[in-house]
Amino acid sequence: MARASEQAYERIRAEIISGRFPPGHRLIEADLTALCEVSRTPVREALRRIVNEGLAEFSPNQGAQVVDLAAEDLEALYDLRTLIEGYGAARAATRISPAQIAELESLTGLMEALVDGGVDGAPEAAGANSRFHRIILEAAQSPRLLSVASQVIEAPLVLRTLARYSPDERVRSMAHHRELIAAFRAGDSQWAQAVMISHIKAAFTAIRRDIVQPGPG
Amino acid sequence: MARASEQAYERIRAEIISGRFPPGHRLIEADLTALCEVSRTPVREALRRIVNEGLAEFSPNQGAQVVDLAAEDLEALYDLRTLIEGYGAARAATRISPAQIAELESLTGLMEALVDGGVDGAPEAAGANSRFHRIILEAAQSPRLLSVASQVIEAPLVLRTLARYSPDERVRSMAHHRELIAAFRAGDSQWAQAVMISHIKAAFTAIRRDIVQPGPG
DNA sequence: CATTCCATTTTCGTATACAATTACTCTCTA
DNA sequence: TAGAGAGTAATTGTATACGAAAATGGAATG
Repeated sequence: MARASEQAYERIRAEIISGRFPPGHRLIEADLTALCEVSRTPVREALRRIVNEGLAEFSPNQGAQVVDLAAEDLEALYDLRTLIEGYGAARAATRISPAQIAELESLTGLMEALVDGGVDGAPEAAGANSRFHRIILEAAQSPRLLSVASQVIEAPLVLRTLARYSPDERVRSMAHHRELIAAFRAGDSQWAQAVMISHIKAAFTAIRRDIVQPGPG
Repeated sequence: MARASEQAYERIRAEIISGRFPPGHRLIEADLTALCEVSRTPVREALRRIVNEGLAEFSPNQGAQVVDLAAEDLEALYDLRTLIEGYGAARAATRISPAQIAELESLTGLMEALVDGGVDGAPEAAGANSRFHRIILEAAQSPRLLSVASQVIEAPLVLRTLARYSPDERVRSMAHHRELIAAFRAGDSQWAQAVMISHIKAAFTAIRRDIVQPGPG
C-alpha cells in the first residue's frame, strides 16, 4: 500500500486542524507512529509535507512542532494570501468550466444551510470552504500556483476562522462566495480578483480582532 | 552528522542546475545513493525537498524526474514570480538594513566584473545573482515569503537565464540591480516593486525568445 | 507482423535496527 | 540556594532489509 504516508499525513493534519494538537505542540515521531499505526519512515515523510505546507515548523535534530501563528507576522501572511489567491481568482475567471461553477454553487448552498441551521456545523462548513477555494485554484490551471497557494492557505486553517465569525460576518462571507460565482459567470478577472481580495481581507480582520500580535522584538 | 540529507540535496540540486541531469531525466534513488555516497533514506528526503522547490516532479511509485519547463506554462510561472518577488522587494524597501544594502552592492560589483571580463563566468554570476535576490527576500522579513518564493525561483534556474542574455540585456539586468539598490536606499516600496517587476519581465522575454512553448492541448 | 500475456527485473514504499545528537535530571560544589 | 557538570534518557538521523508495485522483455497467439 502506497498510502501509509498518505494516511499518516491526513491523520496528523486532522489532529492539528481540529486543535487536538495545539499550537506549539511537539510532534514526536514515536507518538505519531502509535497514533497513525505506521512506522516512522512514512511518519517522517508526512511530517516534512506538513512542515512544507506551513502547519508545523521544523528544527534540525529537534523535530517539528505545530505552528503558532500568534507568534508570526499575520499581516504578512495574509498579504501574501491576498496576492496569491487574488491572482488565482483572476486566472480562474477566464478558465473555469461550467461544471466547476456548478460545484462552487453546490458548496455555497451547503455552507449556507450549515450556517442557517443553528447547530454547530463548523467543521463541515470549514471543509466545504476549503474545497470552494481549492476548486478556484484548480480552475486557474497552473500547477505551480496550486502548490504555492497551499503554503499560505493551510497554515491559517489552525485559526478556524469561520468559527470566529459573527453572524453578520458569516452572511458577508457567503455573499462573497455568491459574488465570486457571479464574477466567474461573467468571465471578469478583475471583478473576481477584487471580490477574492475583499473576502480574504475580511477574514484577516476577524482574526486580528481575536489574536493579540506580539510587538516587534 | 545531521547533514547526509543536506549533502544529498546540494549534490542533486547542483547536478540539475548545471544541466548534467537534463530536463526529463529520471532521478533513480539507487543511482543517487551511489552519487551522493549516502543511503537511500536521506536521498529520498533530499528528493522530496527538490520536488517541493519545483526542480523535479514526482509520480507515486514512479519516482521523480527533472522538471521540463518547456512543457509547462512559463508565463504563469513568471507571472507568479513577478507577483511574489515584487511584493518582497516592496516589503524589503522599508525593512532592509545598511549591511544588507552593502552586500547587494558588493554582489552587483562582482557580477559586473564577471560580465565585463570576457571569460565565461556564467555559473559564478548565476550564484551571485541568486544571492542578490535572496538577500532582498530575507530583508522582507517574512519567513513564509521566503519559503513561498523558493518555489518560483528555483525552478527557473534550470533555464540558466543569465547565459541566454545578449550583451545589451546583461547591461540592462545590471542596471536593474543598481536601480533596486537606489530604491532601497530611498526606502521607496513602489519604486523597488516596479524595478523588480521590470527585472523579471525582462528575464521572461529572454526565455520566451529561446523556448518554444507547446500549444494548448 | 502486430498484439497480448506472463515472467523477470527494476524501482519505489515500508519496517526495523543502529548511531548520533539533544534534552533532562541528579549530584556535587561554591 | 544557585550553578555547573556528568551521566542517563529521550529523540532524531541514517543504514539496511524486505515487500509491493510498476516497467520491461520475450514468447505465444491471432
